[in-house]
This record gives sequence, structure tokens and C-alpha cells, in this order.
Amino acid sequence: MSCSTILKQKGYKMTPQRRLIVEYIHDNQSHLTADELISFLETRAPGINKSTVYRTLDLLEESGCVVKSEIDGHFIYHHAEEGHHHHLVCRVCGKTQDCNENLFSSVKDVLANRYGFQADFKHIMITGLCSACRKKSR
Amino acid sequence: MSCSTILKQKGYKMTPQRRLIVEYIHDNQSHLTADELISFLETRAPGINKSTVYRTLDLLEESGCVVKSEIDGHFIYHHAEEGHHHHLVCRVCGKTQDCNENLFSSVKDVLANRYGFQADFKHIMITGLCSACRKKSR
DNA sequence: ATCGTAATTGCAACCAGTTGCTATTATATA
DNA sequence: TATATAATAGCAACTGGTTGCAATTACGAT
Repeated sequence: MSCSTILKQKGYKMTPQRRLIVEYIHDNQSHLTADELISFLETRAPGINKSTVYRTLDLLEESGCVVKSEIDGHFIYHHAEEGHHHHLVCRVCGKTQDCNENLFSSVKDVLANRYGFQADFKHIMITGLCSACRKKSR
Repeated sequence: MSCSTILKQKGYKMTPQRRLIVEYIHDNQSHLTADELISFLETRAPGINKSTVYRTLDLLEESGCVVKSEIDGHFIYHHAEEGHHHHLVCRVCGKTQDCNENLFSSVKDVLANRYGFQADFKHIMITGLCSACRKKSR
């Protein structure tokens, strides 16, 4: 189901601003930042306000159309249909690789059993050292 | 070894501002936020600037005296000597509980073997639903 | 004890993101 | 098609955090 349909079903209105944002997210399979989106919108809808952008992104997240992750104090958004995967972010070169493994299922079980805590573990950002930077530092 | 000693050994100067910040961190075993620290400093050293506080915290992190974690777009600092543990943050009530388990060792192994990625996994913030909020929502 | 200098501070401006408010607008209904 | 109204957009002010710069200061060498 498309993002627009979901928003309408939830009783939200489809404004030109929202249409553009949703369009950009659909055309853009990979991760996007609010900044990226804002500079795209400046070419298509000059005058659009950043608070509109952030509020729309929050709305889309709340509606499950988009997943919001954080890394190093700022936010990244993914189209939810991409499927759940995690991101390995190198703390030296900054490069990111995806990993689609179901890595955290055992951790989830431990937390549920011992702490009664139901962990989210969606689109985790894992910082560390990538193989290239590891070799360089040796 | 004390934080001041470490800073001196690294060739950094001990200023009154830094002395106060280090003192607060030593007296305060649990997590602290920059805001907390800033409002403490306002009583002891009026006029101290927030950029000094943030720069000192970054310095202490770089020197390994303090660990910086992020949650929901803002930062939390821990005295490094507390030992490594993780935090379970409830996305509903916001409460945090510590968990000292060596939860991620198996995940670390998988990432190292399959991706050549050396994950950090120190002071992870795990968001989810705590047992109390889980019961309420049922 | 004084001096030279590199490190550090405070400042002001900035960045990403948030919020309360008022004016505008999408949409359901008649 | 016109209208009522709740949702929304834009605005301006704000928050937490960062940065470049000029003035100050800690501290090693003399």
C-alpha cells in the first residue's frame, strides 16, 4: 500500500507538500536525510518550510511508512518497505554497509526472559571499525 | 588514575573550568547530561560557557575518561570506570534500566566473521517496551 | 619571578531539529 | 458548487550542540 493511501486512511490530508515528500521517498530507495529532502524540495516547491518537512517525516514514521534511525546525533529515514536490516557504520572512514542478518534474535530473547523487556531492534546503527580501516590501523 | 592526571599526561592544561567539570563527574557516579553539568556549573562558576563544557566533555571522551552515548537525538555521558553496561530505554514511559550482561558477544562474532567488522558495543541504548508498559498495553 | 607561547576560554554565529501560534486549505457534507 | 471546520503550513522563536575567532591564561623554560 502506498504511503499516500495509508495517510488518507488515517484521516490525514494530502497536501501538495506531502505529495512531494512522499514522491521523493518512493523514488529514493536508499536512506535519506531531512537535509537531502529539504534541498530537493527547494527546487520543486520553493518556500516550503523545514517544520513541514520534519512534521511530515514524523507523521510517516508514526504511520509506519518510514523508519527513523539516529546516528551521531542526527536522523536518517528509510522507506519502511525496504525490509528490516541493520547498518554497520565505520567510526573511522564513515562508510556504511547494510547487513540483513537476523542478528539480534538471541539478544531479544535474553532481554525478554530476564528483564521482561521487549526490545525494538529495527534498523540499528552499529558503530565500529570496518575491515579496510582495521587493516590500515594494524 | 584520575581524570585530571590523564588530562595532564596527555599535555592538556588544567583550568578551573576543567577542574570543576572533572570534580562533578567524579562525584556523580551515574549518567549525566550536558544540561545537568551546565546548570551545576552556573552555581559554581557563573559565566562558564557551554562550548567550554561540550569541548571538555569531548576531550574527556577522547582521553577515555568518559563514555558518550546518544539516545533520541541527545547525548549522555558516563564515567568510564563504571564498567561497560547497556541501557534498556522504554519508548513509552522513558524509564531506563541498566543491564550488565555480555549480551552482544555472539553478535560481535558474527559481524567479525561475516563482515570483517569490529563492532564497538559499549554502552548501547536499547529502545523498546518495558515490562510495566507491556502489561498496561495488553 | 617573569616571559613566551601554545592551549584554552568566551563569544557570536551557526546547524539540525522542535514548538506554539495564526492564517490558510483540503475535504466532507449539504 | 458552496460552506464549515479540522488539519495543516509557514513563521518565528527556541533547544541542544558545534565552530571560527580574538583575547586570555596555564605552565614550562629562563
